[in-house]
Amino acid sequence: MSQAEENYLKAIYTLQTEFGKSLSTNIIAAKIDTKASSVTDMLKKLSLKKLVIYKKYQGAHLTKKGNDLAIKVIRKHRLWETFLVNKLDFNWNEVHDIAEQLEHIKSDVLMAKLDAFLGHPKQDPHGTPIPNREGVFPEIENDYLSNIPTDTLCILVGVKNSSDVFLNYLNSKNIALNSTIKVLSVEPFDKSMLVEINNKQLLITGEVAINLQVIKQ
Amino acid sequence: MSQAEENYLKAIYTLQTEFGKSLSTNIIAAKIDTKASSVTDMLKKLSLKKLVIYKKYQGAHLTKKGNDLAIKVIRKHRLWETFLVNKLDFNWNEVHDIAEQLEHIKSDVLMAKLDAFLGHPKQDPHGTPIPNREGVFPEIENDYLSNIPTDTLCILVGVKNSSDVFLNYLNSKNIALNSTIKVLSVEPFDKSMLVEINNKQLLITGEVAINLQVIKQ
DNA sequence: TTTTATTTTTAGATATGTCTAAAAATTATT
DNA sequence: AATAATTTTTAGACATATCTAAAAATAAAA
Ligand SMILES: [Mn+2]
Ligand SMILES: [Mn+2]
Ligand SMILES: [Mn+2]
Ligand SMILES: [Mn+2]
Repeated sequence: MSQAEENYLKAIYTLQTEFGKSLSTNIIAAKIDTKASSVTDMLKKLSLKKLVIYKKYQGAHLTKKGNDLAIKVIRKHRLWETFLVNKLDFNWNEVHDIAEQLEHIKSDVLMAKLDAFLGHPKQDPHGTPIPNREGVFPEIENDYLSNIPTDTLCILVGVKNSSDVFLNYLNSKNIALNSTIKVLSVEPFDKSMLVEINNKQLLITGEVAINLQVIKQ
Repeated sequence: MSQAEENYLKAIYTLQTEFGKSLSTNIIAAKIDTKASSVTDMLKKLSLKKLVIYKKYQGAHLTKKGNDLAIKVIRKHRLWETFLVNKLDFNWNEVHDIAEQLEHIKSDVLMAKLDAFLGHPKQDPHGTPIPNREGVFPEIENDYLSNIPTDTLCILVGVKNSSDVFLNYLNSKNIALNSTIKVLSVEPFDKSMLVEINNKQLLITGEVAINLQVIKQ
């Protein structure tokens, strides 16, 4: 498995959970930031290796084997991100690109030992679930701040959106993992919220609230 | 810098310290386990990038720039090996191949943080010196067991030879880093030694003794 | 249901890194 | 100094992964 092949499998996996079964070359190309013709070439190769089902002009989707491999790469990516934040003191918005490289290191023993070293984490630094060695994702209650009633104390355990622009917004407001959040009031008109974070009041939009994953205290 | 280029620079660096200035394509090919014709191609490319001085039929050697880059890759390799042994509980004979991959991860911040996390180690798990961020190798006293007088307690801090076959020999005799060693007697004829390691007597050849790096207690 | 627009695939090119076999240069031997 | 042996380079090929531009297929519009 080359790095390029692994990146394709990961992209197809992610797009499948978003758009369902069959993916067009254009959608994959957009995700990987390449050209549709390159995607066609790669889909032929992955098809020969029985990692995707691909028929001309009909799009592609992962086989069981391709799915398993994609999940394995995703597991590696998230374990490395966890290592970078929890052990090396990186900020949560600095780790994605490095993990994008580290996810391609080939050694099952390494990942087993890293997993143990990290204490078998169930979520990466963005709160996203980490599949176990068998490829099974842990069940994580998805409680979002937008659903929390007023005056309930809760703790930030993840973000639905882990884009750089959103993480930077959170950083600028000193909102971090494990921040304590209390909803003070909700504006019915647009679902914007007045919340208390780190003993300071802050107004956030509904769009922000639906992207903050929390657990009640 | 591609992985292939980095591996070439590292190989040329190591060979230079062993054989001096100018290296033949054959010697490099043997080190990297490739063909001389491939080496010729790569030397041309590295020469264009001003990383090596290369003249047809005259061999090659590193420029300052090439030397610095080689040392940087070596630093990464040894820091990762240290991480694998000290943090992930790998055995010292299991880490080389994984480090061979990890050394190509591109991120200066990552290496700075890993270095700090490991406590700025001066030696890798085989006792080999780790250059600092400026590429300077720490001075390490090279006392070998072969030079230690009888009845002197010392501690194993490194091996001159870190090949798999030697490390496996040491493992089989329960000789590990930080083992306490006392020379009981030396046979003048062949420099073989009777030593006490971990409260057990053991006969080792002179060849073994000159490969064990120790400090007196 | 034709025509038009869009998507997808093919054809051909480029870049990297490797190989084999033949040619050229260097080194060693008579 | 000429010949032989060895080393090194070149020529040409292959595999991977990407691109542009043209052709083919599909989807949308008239
Ligand atoms: Mn990520
Ligand atoms: Mn990647
Ligand atoms: Mn090593
Ligand atoms: Mn390497």
